[in-house]
Amino acid sequence: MARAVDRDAKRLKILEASTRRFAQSGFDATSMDDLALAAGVSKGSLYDYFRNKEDLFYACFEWFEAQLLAASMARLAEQSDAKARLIGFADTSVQALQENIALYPVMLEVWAAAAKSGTRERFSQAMRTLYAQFRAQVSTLVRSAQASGDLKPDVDAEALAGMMIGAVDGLLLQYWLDPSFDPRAWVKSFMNSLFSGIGS
Amino acid sequence: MARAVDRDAKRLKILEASTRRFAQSGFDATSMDDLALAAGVSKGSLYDYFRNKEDLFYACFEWFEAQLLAASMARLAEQSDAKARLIGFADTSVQALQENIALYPVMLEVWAAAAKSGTRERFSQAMRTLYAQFRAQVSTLVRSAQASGDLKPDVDAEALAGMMIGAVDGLLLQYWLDPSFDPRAWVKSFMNSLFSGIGS
Amino acid sequence: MARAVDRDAKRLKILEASTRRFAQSGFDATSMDDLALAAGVSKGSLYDYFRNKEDLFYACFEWFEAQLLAASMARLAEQSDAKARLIGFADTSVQALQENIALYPVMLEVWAAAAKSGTRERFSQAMRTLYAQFRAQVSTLVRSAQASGDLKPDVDAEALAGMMIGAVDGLLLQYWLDPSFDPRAWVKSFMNSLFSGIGS
Amino acid sequence: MARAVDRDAKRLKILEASTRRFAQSGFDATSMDDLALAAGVSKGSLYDYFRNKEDLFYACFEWFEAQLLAASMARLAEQSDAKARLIGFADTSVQALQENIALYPVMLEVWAAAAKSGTRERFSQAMRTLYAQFRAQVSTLVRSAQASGDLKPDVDAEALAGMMIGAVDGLLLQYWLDPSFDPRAWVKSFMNSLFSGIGS
DNA sequence: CATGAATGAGATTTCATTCAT
DNA sequence: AATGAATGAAATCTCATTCAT
Repeated sequence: MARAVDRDAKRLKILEASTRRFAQSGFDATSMDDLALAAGVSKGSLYDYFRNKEDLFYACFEWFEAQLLAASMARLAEQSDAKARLIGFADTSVQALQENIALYPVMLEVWAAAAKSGTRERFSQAMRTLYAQFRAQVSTLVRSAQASGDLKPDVDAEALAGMMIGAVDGLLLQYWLDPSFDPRAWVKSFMNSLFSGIGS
Repeated sequence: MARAVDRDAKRLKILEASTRRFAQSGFDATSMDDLALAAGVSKGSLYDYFRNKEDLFYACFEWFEAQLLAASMARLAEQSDAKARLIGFADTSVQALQENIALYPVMLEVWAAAAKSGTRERFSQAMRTLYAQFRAQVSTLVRSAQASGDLKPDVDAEALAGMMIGAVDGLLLQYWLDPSFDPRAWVKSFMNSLFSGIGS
Repeated sequence: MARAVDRDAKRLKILEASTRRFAQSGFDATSMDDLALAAGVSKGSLYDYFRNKEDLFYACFEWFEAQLLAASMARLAEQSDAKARLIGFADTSVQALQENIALYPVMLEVWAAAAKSGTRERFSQAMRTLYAQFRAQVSTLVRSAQASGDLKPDVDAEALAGMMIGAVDGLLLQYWLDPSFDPRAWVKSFMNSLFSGIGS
Repeated sequence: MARAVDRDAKRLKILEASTRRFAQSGFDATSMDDLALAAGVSKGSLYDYFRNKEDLFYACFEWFEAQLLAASMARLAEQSDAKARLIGFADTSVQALQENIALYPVMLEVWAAAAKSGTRERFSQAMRTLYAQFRAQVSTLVRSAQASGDLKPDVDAEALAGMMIGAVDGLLLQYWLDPSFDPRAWVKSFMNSLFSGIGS
């Protein structure tokens, strides 16, 4: 037997360190040397666990995304009434990202990667799928709330889902740029407005 | 005089071509050679008009942003009632970007640049200012509508402005990823919901 | 005892697989990983049987050469007249290599290794010895044929031996490059011409 | 206008230096740094003149080959009687290579490259063409000599051409390995034997 | 003014070899 | 005796920037 290693543990160590470094300096400005140093492994090991730099970055994204997703989705299933579940979803999404705000730039890098010619397909596909999943979850919730009479029947569920998710996304960007305001308060206030209407 | 006009025209030619190339391949994957070729000028000329690659990119962003801004803000000042002006703002913003969707990736690159350690200060500052301007415009509009009784007085104007702008931003990202849906329809539907409330 | 047999068998397994891989991709483009995989042993085992990559390659060459040599020399010793033995030597040399044409590139790699600064001494020495042996064998045969009156006495035995061996060598290279022609037919035709003269 | 350079002169400077280095250390053991240093240009310039290392090596081969070819072919056309022309061809080929023996290893490297998986197609094609050209020249000469009655009519012209070329090739390899003998003397002696026959 | 040849630091990636298990 | 994880030196190639012409 060769050196016995917990491959999963080592992989995770690389992933955590790399995500941190990618978030700090971006994909291109972070070298494999940086990553190896930050993870406390040799450059060669990086290639033992990930085929190349892009794959490593993609894995960082997947890892980070999985954590956020789990948190965001949790509340959707947990509460009973539709209003609470929708508000809970928005609030938890914001909260989850707020707690990991230092890693948020990874998402910005992923968006950029989805635009870059070399990496377009892979990353835009991943994002497309991610948003589609979110919209499906939220719009399903909206429709069932309409069925049970909790939400107005003439509301376009797809549009509402897309806009709600977009609002949370856009809010986080603003918060990341300027952490002086309280995004969860904004979400709560906004969701209440949305339910009762802002028109007098 | 004629010289100055020539310089401006050449600068604009560089700017347009560069914005297109940056949008196609991203900042790092676009070389100065690419840009010179695309603009039909020599590499040396690029440095005649812009101090370095980052400056050129920043100028592209400023140029693109100015175009969008002009379109987006236009309706805010239009003479009409608060509801129409708010909806008009959202709609025009979406429309402006939709018409220039090929250049949208430049915004994604700017967000990424705002996160990268080397370029953070400059780009995050620019974005921060941009969003603050938008929020100020919208929240002012909201408050005056509240004063005139068109909007409920207990709505948090800052939160509403931030969330509305975020929603438009987030929607565009989704649309860029998947151009199969109609973002302006979503915006209209959503804004109506927001005014009248979605709760039954 | 059994152990020793095992070791020899394993060594041979490594040698066969490595020769095949070296022939396919060349010395530099074949990694120790490739070789271990192809031989069905671990990378560590390779170093158990051979000091390093160069030693392993040299052993492959020796092994391959020994096989060819045995076949080529066989006929030289056969009981028959000088003409038949010379033709037989040329024919068998060609035949032996033709049967192992897939491994022929190993010889090309050896020639290249004999030129490279790092490996020059060892490989050029080996080739020098090999050709000297061949020439000695053939020229001895020529001289004895001259003594017995089968060959003209004024022929330079060394030159004839060198050229004959060179001709076979050069022919094989051409055949390897373009397997569409019949090298044994060429050899036979040529040897006959050589004996009876091509001048009218 | 940018720096005015004689591109052809610089290209040739790179070619000469590179051929020398490739001959000394082989393709793989010669780094682009080595080549730049030897040619007295920067590494970047190498890529200005040649797309990559393989292209540079191929160009070295072409350049070296062109020189040899010119010398070898010259005599084929120059002499009047067939015997003199055939002998002259063989002699000049040997002489040309003997004068450039320090660069001869480049040919060995090319043969190896023709076997290596990555570069096989390109280099084996080049060699195949080269040998086919040589054979065509020589066999044409042989056939015309047969027509004019200078050579026996029953000699297989193709086989004779292939073997003669092979003999020169193989001789040079032996000479390169062991420069203690006189290859031109061997060629002359051998060609005479070939014309008059070695059988008594 | 404009050009584009030249530079060389620095990027990603490979791989022979070692050695803990 | 056998394994294969780990290492890090060294390779090829790119590209922002400069500056002679």
